[in-house]
Amino acid sequence: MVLQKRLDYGFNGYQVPHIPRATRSARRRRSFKKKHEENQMCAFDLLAIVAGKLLLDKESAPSSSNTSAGKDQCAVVNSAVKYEWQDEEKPLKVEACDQGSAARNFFVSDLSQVHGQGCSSKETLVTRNNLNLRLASALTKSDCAGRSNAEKLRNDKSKNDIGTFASKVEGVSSEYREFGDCKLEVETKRAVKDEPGKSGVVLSSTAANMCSLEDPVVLDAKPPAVASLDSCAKVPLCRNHIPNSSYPTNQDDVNVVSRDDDDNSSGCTHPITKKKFFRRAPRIGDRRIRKILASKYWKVAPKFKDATVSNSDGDLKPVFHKRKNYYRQQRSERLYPFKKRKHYAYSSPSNVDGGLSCEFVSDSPRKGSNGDASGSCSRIHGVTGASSSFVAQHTSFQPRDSHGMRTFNGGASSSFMGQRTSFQPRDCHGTRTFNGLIDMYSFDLIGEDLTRRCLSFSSVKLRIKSFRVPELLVEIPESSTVGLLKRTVMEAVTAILGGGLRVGVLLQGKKVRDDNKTLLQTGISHNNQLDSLGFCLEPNPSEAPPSLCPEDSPFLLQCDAPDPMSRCPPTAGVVCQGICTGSPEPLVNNLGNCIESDRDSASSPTDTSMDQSTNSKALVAVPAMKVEALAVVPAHQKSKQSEIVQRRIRRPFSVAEVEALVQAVEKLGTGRWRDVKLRAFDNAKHRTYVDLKDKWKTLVHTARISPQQRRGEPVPQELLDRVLTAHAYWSQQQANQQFKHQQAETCLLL
DNA sequence: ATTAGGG
DNA sequence: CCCTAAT
Repeated sequence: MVLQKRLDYGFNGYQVPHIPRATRSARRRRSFKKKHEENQMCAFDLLAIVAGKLLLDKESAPSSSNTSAGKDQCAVVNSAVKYEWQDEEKPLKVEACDQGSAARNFFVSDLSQVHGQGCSSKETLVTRNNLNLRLASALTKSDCAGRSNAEKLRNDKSKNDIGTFASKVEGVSSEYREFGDCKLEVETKRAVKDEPGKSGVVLSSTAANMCSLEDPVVLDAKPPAVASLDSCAKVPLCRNHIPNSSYPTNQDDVNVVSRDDDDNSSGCTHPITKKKFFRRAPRIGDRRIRKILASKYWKVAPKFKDATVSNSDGDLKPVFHKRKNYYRQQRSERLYPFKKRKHYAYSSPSNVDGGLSCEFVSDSPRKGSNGDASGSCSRIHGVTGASSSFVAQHTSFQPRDSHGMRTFNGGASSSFMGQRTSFQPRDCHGTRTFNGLIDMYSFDLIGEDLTRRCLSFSSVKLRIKSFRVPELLVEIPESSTVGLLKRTVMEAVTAILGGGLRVGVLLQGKKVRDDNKTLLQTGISHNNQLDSLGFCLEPNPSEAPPSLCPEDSPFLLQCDAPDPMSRCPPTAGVVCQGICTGSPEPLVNNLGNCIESDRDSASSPTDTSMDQSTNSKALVAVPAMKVEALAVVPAHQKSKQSEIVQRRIRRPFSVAEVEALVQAVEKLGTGRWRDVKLRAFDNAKHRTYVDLKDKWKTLVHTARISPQQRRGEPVPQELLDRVLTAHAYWSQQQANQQFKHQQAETCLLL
């Protein structure tokens, strides 16, 4: 949970669910922001967003390059984050640090992605303050204590130091956590040493966000002050802070947890919370919320309903008034999944059948110093159990004191990755080291199987567009119903797959091997992984010697699969990931398209692999995922809900293409882009008439600016001249046309 | 589905 | 390249 990174985000968080496609564009973000001025993003949002995607496990290795924005970086970020999340489960605590550095190039583009980009200067508190955010578990004693000061600090610019910021965020995150339905109560203890300034300030605005004006329940809540006091007082535990220590006193946590369980009913807040949640997310059964949290947050929330968010720059902006409810819902929706999701990242790599608990448990040993948590850990997995609580702690190898935190690019992530890579192969027991992880947190789940609850709550719909099933023979009478046909096919497919083949699931390019995990746990949810889920056919395990160690690293597996057909070529997976995306309603992209377009691109390095995957291997299906929260999502939100589409890859026009374009335009003129397309780019599937139009536009612009200002592959001046000429000519033509029209009209009128 | 324009 | 509005 110590991953840190600097987040640059330029949009307002609440829209996350259906953020515009072009989020990566700075301009877009800006415009987006403009449109949603009222929804200033606050730390909370950031968290939510980050958290949302953190779960994603991107395959790519960390890259330190800042200049080339792109998937790589994005992936990097994600993977970094992922660690944090998975281990943490849902715990967000964001800590800020002023340590500088490489991590400055990240921004969250949408719920599902954290992108790294070349130093864009987004405006945000985070960025401005040059802060690194760190997600960690939250809720410490100090938080509670500091809560009363929240208001005071909230508007105090001078207090906008790291510590304060962290505190704020922390408060928010807590709130958030509370807010989420998955009642993962999180009691956290921060092993990280406290920053002096971090006396726990709550960013009230967040709270506001969560409360729906319309929600009577909330309104009825008691005054925040009281509530907070209350909660504070009740917070029994004193989580010790174990600064660098490898592990905290678990017992405290554990006890706390259990205590909470016992007390669950006593909290005054529960009714409220529950009510709220139920309304939107009925699926959660008997959720019991930690009294502390509940009271703390829910009660506090109302007070700040209309509070403002304090931006880093000191700006106070009104927060969410209008869409509160909406956002809240969305958020809760969106966040819900990952809150419950655990160890997703690890799961795929580790292949631990044991599940979450195993990972955690094994984790401790490795640390050596902290072995205690295990007891609770096992239970965690117990998501299955009626009530589980667990405490996980991570030791930090990292000199936190001196650095405060690691920077994403620097030590932190790299070391992380390195470590991961290195130990995986040998670590068959799921032992993992969490580098620099420290926080300890405990949460308890009460009620039914968490997983089940999750699933019942929202579903994941996949649409596999091109999945080739070798030798699928179906025989069915003409009189059969379609339904029967479907079933028959289903059976046939099942039979085949169940026999000699097996389906492999790729997530973010990584194989997901733990069949026991839920989709949610794995990271396949409507909130995430919309664009990185893939399937592949692999040989039946019986035919392929199973690895002795069920937990062997995914890397190994991927690379060592005995059967050539056993898996998608890594590249293919990646490609799919990058190009194909799941789209909500209709599937926008499919493998076919990917391939198609990819081939069109002369320089595509992946052509080969793609060919293989499609032809010889007959597999790799890139499904579209659309998910809607079942009962919770209002109909009108549906369409937007999963609208996370990946931007097309950039394909600069080659000189030849420009040539063709110019020629076509010279002939056809501007304004007939469809014809231009047909004439000159009919076979270039990836060039749409809009692209051509755009290209022409840029060509004209390029031709007008000085050569020094031009970028990219230089276009011969001769062509540019022709562009200008043609443009002038056709512009004139157009003008003439208009003139004539006008004349005609006037004539008619007269 | 196209076109035109702004981003 | 994306997104929208207007055709």
